[in-house]
Amino acid sequence: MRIGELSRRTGVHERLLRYYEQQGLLWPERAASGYRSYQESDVDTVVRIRRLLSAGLNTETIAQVLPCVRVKAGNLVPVCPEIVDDLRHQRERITRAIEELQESRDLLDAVIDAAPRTLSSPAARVPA
Amino acid sequence: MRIGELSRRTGVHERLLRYYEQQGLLWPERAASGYRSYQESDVDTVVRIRRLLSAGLNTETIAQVLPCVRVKAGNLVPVCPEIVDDLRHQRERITRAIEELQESRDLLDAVIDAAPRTLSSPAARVPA
DNA sequence: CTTGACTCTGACATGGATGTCAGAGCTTAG
DNA sequence: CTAAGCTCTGACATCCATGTCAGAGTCAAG
Repeated sequence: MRIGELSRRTGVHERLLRYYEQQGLLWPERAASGYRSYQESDVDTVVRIRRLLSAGLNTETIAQVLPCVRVKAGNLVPVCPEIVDDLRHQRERITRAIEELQESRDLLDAVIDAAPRTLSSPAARVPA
Repeated sequence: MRIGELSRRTGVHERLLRYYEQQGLLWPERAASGYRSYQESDVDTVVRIRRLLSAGLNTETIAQVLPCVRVKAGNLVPVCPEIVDDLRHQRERITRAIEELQESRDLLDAVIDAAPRTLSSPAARVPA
């Protein structure tokens, strides 16, 4: 597929798809015309890129990580063991942030529960 | 305490402490001189801010989340019912942030697991 | 009081991700 | 073939978190 379709299907601006390519995150084929030609699997890849970016990883890190992710989707493993420690570190960062947010949410729940229940929507709040 | 000490104790550049204040993340008292005067609890707050930032949240999101955390430091909460709906929205925001981070973490896990286990610290990663 | 350390505000700079536009070259329906 | 719509590259602009500096005021030890 061409860049327009990939953009539409992922909701990611074409500009960014080109940028990700420039950063080594995507390597679409090129038609004779010069047009980029993406695989079906790139839709997924782009979603992953966005997810990692929003978790605070930068494109350089993602570039190191992505081949591994790819591989998993496929099955063979050229792997990048030298960055695994780094990834574990990143994972911890994320975990700590999650815990932080969960604590905040619990606190918030306490406050909400302490309020007179008679008001507002009786909105079903599942006990987390 | 004044800004220098807070900076030293948190390892966060003074410039950033002022920036966080400007973004509504901190609201230190002011001495007659104009000097900022921070609470002991701000040390903790700053650590939290840094944690959330490094997980990819922006200052605006953190500003929405942080007041809930404050509540804990204070401990009592005079909740006026008209803000309860607001709190529920905050809760939803937090939940969404948590979910996104969890997805990102899952993705990292997939990558980490795909690497040969023989290397790096055998670090006990609990299955979430 | 003086001096050195600290703080204030405001401005300018940077790096990374992202937005936007211009001018030129493809593609494809009609 | 032609027009409308895509796509290409490259440049410039913006936002956000950060760094850095300058000039002026404050504090505290001697």
